[in-house]
Amino acid sequence: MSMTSESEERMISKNGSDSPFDEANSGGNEGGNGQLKKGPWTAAEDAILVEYVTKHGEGNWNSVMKHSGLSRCGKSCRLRWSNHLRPDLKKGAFTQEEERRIIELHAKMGNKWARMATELPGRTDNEIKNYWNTRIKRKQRAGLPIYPPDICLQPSKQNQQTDDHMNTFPTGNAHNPDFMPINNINIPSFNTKIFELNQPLYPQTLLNIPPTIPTCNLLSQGLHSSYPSKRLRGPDSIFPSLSIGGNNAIPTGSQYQIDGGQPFMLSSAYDAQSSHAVLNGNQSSSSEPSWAMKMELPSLQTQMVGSWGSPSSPLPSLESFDILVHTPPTEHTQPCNNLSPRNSGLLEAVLYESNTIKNSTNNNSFCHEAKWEAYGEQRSPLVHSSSTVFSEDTPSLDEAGFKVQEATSSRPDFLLGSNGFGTKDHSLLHDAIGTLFGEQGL
DNA sequence: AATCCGTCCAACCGCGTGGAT
DNA sequence: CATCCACGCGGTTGGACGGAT
Repeated sequence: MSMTSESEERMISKNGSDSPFDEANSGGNEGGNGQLKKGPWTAAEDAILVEYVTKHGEGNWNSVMKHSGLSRCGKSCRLRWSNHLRPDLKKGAFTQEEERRIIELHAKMGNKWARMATELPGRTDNEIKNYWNTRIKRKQRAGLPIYPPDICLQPSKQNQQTDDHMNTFPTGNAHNPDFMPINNINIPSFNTKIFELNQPLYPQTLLNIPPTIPTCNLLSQGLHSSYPSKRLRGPDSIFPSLSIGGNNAIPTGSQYQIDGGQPFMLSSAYDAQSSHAVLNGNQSSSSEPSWAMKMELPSLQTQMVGSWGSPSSPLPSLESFDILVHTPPTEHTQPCNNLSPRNSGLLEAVLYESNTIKNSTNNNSFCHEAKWEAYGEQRSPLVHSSSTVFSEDTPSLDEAGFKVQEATSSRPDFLLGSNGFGTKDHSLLHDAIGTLFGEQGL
C-alpha cells in the first residue's frame, strides 16, 4: 500500500512527540505543527469533533482532521465519534438482555463485532468486543463453557427451520476465541458436573443434550462466514473449502454416550453430493452447532482449528509441509485439492506421517488401513490421520474423566474429546515430530 | 501503607476492501 | 488495469482503577 494518510499518521506519530500528553493536552490541539496527537481525547477535542460532525455529517474523516482544527488523524476521529460521541450511543453496562443477545450473536457469528453491533442498537463493536473478551477470559479461567447450552442450541433449531444464513452457526470460528485452545478447561467439564456448576448461570436446559450433534461444525469452525459480508478475510476467506468433508471422519449416525448419560447421535452433514459438506459454508450452515464439543472440548480440533488454523499462525505452508510429508500411502492419498495451506489438517498430517513411519517400522501400517476401511471410505491422511493416531495412541479418555462410549462403530477419538493436547498429547506431538524428523533421518 | 494483580476499556495498529481516478 | 485513497474491521496494547495480599 502506498503512503496513505494512515501511514503518514503513523510516521508522524512515531517521529513526533512520544508523549501524547506533552502539553497538548491542555486543550488537545496542536493544530499548527502538523503532529498528530494520540492518546485519550480531551473534552475540548470531543467538543470540536461533535461540532464538526454535527455541522458536516459523518464521513470524510480525513477532512475532519484537516478542517476541524483537531490534530487527530481521521481514523482516530472516526473511532472517537463512533465509539463515544455518536448521539445514539447507549451508555452504561450491558443489560441482561443485551448480554444474552451478545452470546447468541457470537454463537452465530463468531468474532464479527461490527456485525454484532448492528444487531445491538446503541452499542459499538469495541464495546461488544471488550465485553466478550473479558467475559470469555473469566469463563475460561473458571473452566466454564463459553456458551450456555440453551443458547448454543438455538441456532440449531433455527437452522432446522430456515435457510436463512443469518441463522446459521458460525463456520468462521477458527477465530472464535471459544474455539481457541483453552488450556484451563478440563475435559471433565463435559460431564454433568460442569452442567451442575453452570446451573446458576444458565438455568435452562443444562442437561438437555441434543439428540443429534453433527460433527461437521467441529470441523468447519473457522472455514466460512455464513453471513453476507463484503469483507471476507481471515478464516472467512482463506478456507475456500477443505476436503475434510469429503472424508468425514465420523461415521454418520454413530451413537455415543457420555458418562452413561443419554446417548446421542453424531450425525454428519456430509453426503455423497457434497464432498465439501463438512467445511462448506452452505452445508455446515444447515447443520447444527455441536455446542457441547465446542464448549467443552479443548480437543484436537479446537487446538488445530483455533490455534494452528489461525491466519496468524506462523506455520509452514502446505507446500512446505508437503516437503515433509512426502510419503503418504498412496491408497490414502486422495488428491487434497481443497486443502488450504492453513488447513488444520496440518497437525494431523504430522501425526499421521509420524505414525505411519512408526508403524511401518513396526509393520503395523496394516492397522491403519484396516481402521480406515472400517470407516468405510477412503480418506486423505492429511485430513484424517489424527483419528487413527489418536485412536491408537491417545490414552483412554477416561483418564481425563471424559468417557465416551461408542455404541455402533469405530470413531476418531479426537472428535469426541481428546484432552486437547494435554501433557500426553504434547508428548505425542513431540514424539510425532521427533519421529518425523528423527527417524526419517531429517 | 505499599505493592501486586486482575479487570475494564479507550485507543491504537495492521490489514483488507472497494470506490475513484 | 494499476494505483491511490478512505474507510472499516478485528486484534492488541496500555493506562486507570479497585480489590487482595
